[in-house]
Amino acid sequence: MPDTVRVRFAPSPTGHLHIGGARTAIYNWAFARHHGGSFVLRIDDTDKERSTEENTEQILRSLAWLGLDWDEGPDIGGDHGPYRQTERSAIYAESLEILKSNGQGYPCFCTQESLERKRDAARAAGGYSGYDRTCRAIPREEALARATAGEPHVWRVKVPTDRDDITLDDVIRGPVNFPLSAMDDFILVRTDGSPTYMFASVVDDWKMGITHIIRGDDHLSNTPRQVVVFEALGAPVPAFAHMGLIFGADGKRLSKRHGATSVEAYRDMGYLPEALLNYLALLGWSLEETNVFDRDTLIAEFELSRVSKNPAIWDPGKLEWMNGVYLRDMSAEEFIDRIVPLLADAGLISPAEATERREWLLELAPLVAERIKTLDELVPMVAFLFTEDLVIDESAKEKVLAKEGAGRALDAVDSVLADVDMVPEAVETAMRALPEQLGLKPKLVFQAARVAVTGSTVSPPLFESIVLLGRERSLDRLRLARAVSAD
RNA sequence: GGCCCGUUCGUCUAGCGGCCUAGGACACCGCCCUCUCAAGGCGGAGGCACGGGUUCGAACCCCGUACGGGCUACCA
Repeated sequence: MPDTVRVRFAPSPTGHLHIGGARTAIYNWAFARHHGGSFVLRIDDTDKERSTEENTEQILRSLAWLGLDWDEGPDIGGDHGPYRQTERSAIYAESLEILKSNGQGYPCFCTQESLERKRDAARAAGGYSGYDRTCRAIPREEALARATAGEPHVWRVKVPTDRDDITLDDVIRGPVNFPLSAMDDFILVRTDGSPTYMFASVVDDWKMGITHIIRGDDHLSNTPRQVVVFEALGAPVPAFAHMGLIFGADGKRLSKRHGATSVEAYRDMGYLPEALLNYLALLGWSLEETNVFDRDTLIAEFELSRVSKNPAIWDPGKLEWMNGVYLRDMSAEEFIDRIVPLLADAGLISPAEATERREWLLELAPLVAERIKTLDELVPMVAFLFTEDLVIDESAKEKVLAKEGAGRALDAVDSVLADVDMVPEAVETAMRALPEQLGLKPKLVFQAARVAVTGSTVSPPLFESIVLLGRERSLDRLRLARAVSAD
């Protein structure tokens, strides 16, 4: 592989960064980094109606959040700019000039209405194989003269007639053959002078020196058309690599019906960028030994030959598991840095307090990191440690505090906590002696204490929780719970 | 309709003619651990879409069929 690899990711800013697009970006990025090449970001904003600047910015933010970086792009510039298609009109115009002078393009004066009529008639008759090339027959001088005179026209490409097919050697799929008989002289430039995607995209890839086009399968059928344009322009044809798409559980293209589809949405749901990146990378690419790998490994090991051709189905469950893996593997320090903003947003602790109580948070971190799969679950799980007026879950009251013996258990825990050393080991030792003394089941004693102290039957480990809460508050809670418990 | 692509456990995949009585991961089920919930450990169930070839031998190669997907726009 040459060390001059240049790849690009060219999203349309018509919405948020879709997870499918994100994966395409990741593969391009990983490929570029693996080969020491350049990763170029280009904004395909030719759909003026739906493209917005906010979307562009959001997409850039999402890519950066995922940990991707680019060597050239709309925000940082580069030697092949501009990086927004709407700013490249002059370049498309120049390219059209090439086609005019080398005769590979020709103006077509057919009206949309007449084209539609012909198409409908042909379809009704059984087979439509595209534009019938009426205007290709117009003598060149006449055609150019009419165009210059201002007669409305589009520009079409002359699909080669001296050859039967185009074979493309897809890096992922191998050789794919397309008969040229099925290809018509498609439009490159619209009546209003704007380039179609088929033209703009090829011109950009050429002018930006793109060596490998890595993208979704949905572009495979269009690739021979692009090859025709590259050749018409006299431009080198880049290598193509088409990967399978990502679908929803029903096998249909991923859409809103399948739940969250944007990178942003997953960020907001408490997913870590490294987990999303890892999971996305795994959707269509694999490493033999492991499912979990970091950025550097992805870069070091990424190969297009290991990208699969089949479509993949988006599995939120596996993503969740992956997120849990990352959460658990994180150092306590890092975990705290990630959660403090969330705790602050929830009004549980201020950043200043967090700094002050760093030691305390360090003890808390491993307890919860192991129990949550997404950052979203954090606040509900630890809220009891921060609130002044704990509300005990109703069903917990019924299931635990209403049980016979619960009250006695709480009294006993109360007296134990009154003067035990406030370290988990001591609290545990003291409390473990209780069930036997009271003649109660351990479960009842511990659950009663848990409900009293945390307000719920589910919580971080009890002894640690008590220590984190502190003696006074624990005792207060035991007494409040005692008031609503059975004997 | 035409052209193109795809098809290994429910899901992501390993496999690139003998190492496969098909391996791993998620999910699922059971057991263990256990103060709850997790995490963890152990075990289980579960798949080469179908039919023909080629070959001493096929998940791997070829051809059909079925199913899924894509393209076929003055969309991208």
